[in-house]
Amino acid sequence: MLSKKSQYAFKALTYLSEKYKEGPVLISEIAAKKKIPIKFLESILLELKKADILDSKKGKGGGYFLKQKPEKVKVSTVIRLINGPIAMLPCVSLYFYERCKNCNERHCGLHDMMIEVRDATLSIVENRTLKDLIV
Amino acid sequence: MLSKKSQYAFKALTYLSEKYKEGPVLISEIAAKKKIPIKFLESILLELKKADILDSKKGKGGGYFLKQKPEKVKVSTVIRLINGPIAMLPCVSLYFYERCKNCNERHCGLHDMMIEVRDATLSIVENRTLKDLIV
DNA sequence: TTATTAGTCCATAAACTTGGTAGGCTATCA
DNA sequence: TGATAGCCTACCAAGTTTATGGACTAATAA
Repeated sequence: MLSKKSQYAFKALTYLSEKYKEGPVLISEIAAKKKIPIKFLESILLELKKADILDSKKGKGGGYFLKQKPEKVKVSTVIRLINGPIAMLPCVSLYFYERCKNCNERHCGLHDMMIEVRDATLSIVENRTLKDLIV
Repeated sequence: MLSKKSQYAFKALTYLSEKYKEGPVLISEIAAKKKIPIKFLESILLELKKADILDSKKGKGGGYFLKQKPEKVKVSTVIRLINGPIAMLPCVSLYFYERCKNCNERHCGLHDMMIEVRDATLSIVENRTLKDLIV
């Protein structure tokens, strides 16, 4: 399951995608429109900024905005950043790989199945962007 | 990600699947062979028993064993029982559904995408059983 | 019937994660 | 220079995860 934080991130990013090229948007505006606790949202947006997905401007007329076009930001990138691994097991994760303890990957039915699940999921989230989240 | 508990459950179930029809297997044997903390394993097996996946026998010659044939136990059943929802969002979960707050499901790109992910995952885990985990 | 075996149940707890709050600091702009 | 708005650090309450310990109960064999 995606954490609430991830859901907030997607709501905020969707909102900012809709307002792409309308200039900076206030944290408080996003928080109010999307019903997200403002201080929590603040830390999420900062994290997205540090990951080069968002950029911000301080002072009057400031706020947050997408650093790239919505169609350039993959859903998988956001999930990995805010939520963590997409795979169901560390031993089949591409970006968060960890070796199985006491379990031979070459002879593990669970391992093989989870690779299938991972690839099925990736085939979707790697090919969708923030633009696809706007309806 | 699957919890450690889920991974332990699958390891134990795979072991019991391999020993299906060999009679009851000791908790301590499973714990030793699969390197699972014995008391933690104990509670997992009990949970699987209460869900009618396993059965047990007390006293000498006792232990745990599969209540049904390995090919009758779906992977999805075990995940839902030990790990929880398979879907990435409550609003697209079949067994753990919860309505989205402040978000219209009929006009939500994330919702639509997560249904795709859910179905892609289900197409695998609903069609695999414990038998498929044996290699 | 009694000793042994092995699962059951209950209580506790450390470690970690999640979701969130408070408040001062710093950059920007008019 | 003063108001605005993001940045940063610290903190925390609650819940979940991953266990551990010990008493209890059922089954079996001698």
